[in-house]
Amino acid sequence: MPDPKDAARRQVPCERCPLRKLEIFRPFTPEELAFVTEFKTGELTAEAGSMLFLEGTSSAHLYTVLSGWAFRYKLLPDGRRQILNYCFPGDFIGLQGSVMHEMQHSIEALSNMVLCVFQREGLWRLFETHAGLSFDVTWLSARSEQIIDQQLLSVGRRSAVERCAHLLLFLSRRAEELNLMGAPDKVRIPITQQHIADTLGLSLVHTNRTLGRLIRDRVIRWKGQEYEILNRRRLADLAEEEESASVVRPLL
Amino acid sequence: MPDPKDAARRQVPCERCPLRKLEIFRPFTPEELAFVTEFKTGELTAEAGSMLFLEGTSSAHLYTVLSGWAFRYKLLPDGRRQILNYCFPGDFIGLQGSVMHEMQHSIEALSNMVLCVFQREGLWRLFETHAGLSFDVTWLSARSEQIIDQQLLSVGRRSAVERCAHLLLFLSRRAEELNLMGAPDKVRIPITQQHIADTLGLSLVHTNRTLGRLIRDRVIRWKGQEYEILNRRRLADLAEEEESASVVRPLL
DNA sequence: CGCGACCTTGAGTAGGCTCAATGCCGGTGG
DNA sequence: CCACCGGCATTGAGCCTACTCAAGGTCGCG
Repeated sequence: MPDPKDAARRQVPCERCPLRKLEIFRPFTPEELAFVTEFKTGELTAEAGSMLFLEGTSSAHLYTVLSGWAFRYKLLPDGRRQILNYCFPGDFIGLQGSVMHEMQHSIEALSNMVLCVFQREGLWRLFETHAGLSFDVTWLSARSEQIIDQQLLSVGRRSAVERCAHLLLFLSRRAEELNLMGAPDKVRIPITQQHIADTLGLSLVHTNRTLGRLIRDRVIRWKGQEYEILNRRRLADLAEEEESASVVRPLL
Repeated sequence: MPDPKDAARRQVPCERCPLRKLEIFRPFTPEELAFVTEFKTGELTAEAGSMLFLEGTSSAHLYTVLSGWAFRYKLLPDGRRQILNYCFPGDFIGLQGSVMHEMQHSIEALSNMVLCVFQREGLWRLFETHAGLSFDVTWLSARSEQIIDQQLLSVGRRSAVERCAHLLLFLSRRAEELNLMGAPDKVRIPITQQHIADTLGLSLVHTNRTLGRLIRDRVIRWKGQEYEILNRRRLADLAEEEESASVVRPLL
């Protein structure tokens, strides 16, 4: 007979996690799955706009995004904001806080979210007992660094159009991997042009004009918090980049 | 009687590694030290200007910098370059290549260097047998991500002067931790203004003018490949940042 | 002495910024 | 039902930061 307390604590059992069915995530052994299930201590629902982590604080938790979106950012003392990355379902967040003393960045929910909760101390047991999963954690960390490397290249060396094109492609690729596309090439992500501006190191006005040009040229369409890629080829040309293939990854 | 072959293969035994004496590195247990000694399979000397890693290739090796400097960068198809980070003694490099299929960035030596060589496969045994060291590897990866986060903030949201100030402080702080300062506040690193420009996402000319202003205002001095901080306080103000303390870290 | 690597400076331009106003739309309260 | 408001997108105007092109200058080295 299922304990209702337990049901409240763990609505989605790991073995039946809907994310795990996606091709993009590597299969886990039953043993690994059992450990992760044990490692997970509950779920957290967060409202759009709420803070998951705050720069300068330290958190007792680690999360895996089950559903919804968030973004990771840093602020300058005078309020200028730089968005570092976006968090999609399957992303493992908060590692920095568990490994260092304090978070050096904040994370804010873009939409309502559900997250799997892990205890910071549990991470140590993971390392002691599961070499494979430890390697996965390292893998995820390296992967996330790779993504910021790309961002830095973009912000440092690409023009405004190139940056926009690159970001739109990047987001659509990530959404695609997770089957989050509304229709083919239609990406629904609750971000505003202000988010794009703060991601690309541009002003809001200039971002708007740059996107405006892409819209007039029928490369993309933009409505509200959703955009659609009309001419992916052209967008890729503008981005000055070679498409990189999706990589199968672990899911904790 | 020492085997000369062995001596050639391993000039600096890990127990007597000069870096390990520095306060900045956490003490290792004799057991850990033994493993690392075993893990290390040789040394590599590299000439200034030579490539340690090349984007798009995969390497069988991992390195720890013993002496000298390098920088990690990415190129756009048309040749624009973005420097992502600098590698100092004690830095563990090449993890991305070992963990992913291919390197997504290149690394070039700034000076003559000596590096400890580890085998890529050895990393797996490290994870299987040494939870503490595995955690260290993850720690280093998270740390390195933190540093790029800062860079991205800088390049995306700071003005040219702020960026210069921030970078100069960052480099001097790192040099200081490692006792690499020539004299107090005198930093000797073999980088050109072109490197600084490519790090900060600025043009060479504008970098030169911005540094020129700092020099005229007697905030720094610049000669050849060496600069000196004359007014650290002012530089910190310009950088719009709170000084962050050095953190003790592992050394593999 | 000449060459290459790097730093410096001038002049003109442009990409991106700020300030400011307007438009649009959905939600809310009278 | 309508007026109002807040959040977001859009547009215009003028400015300035940072870029490009182009010449020199300096220094160390063969």
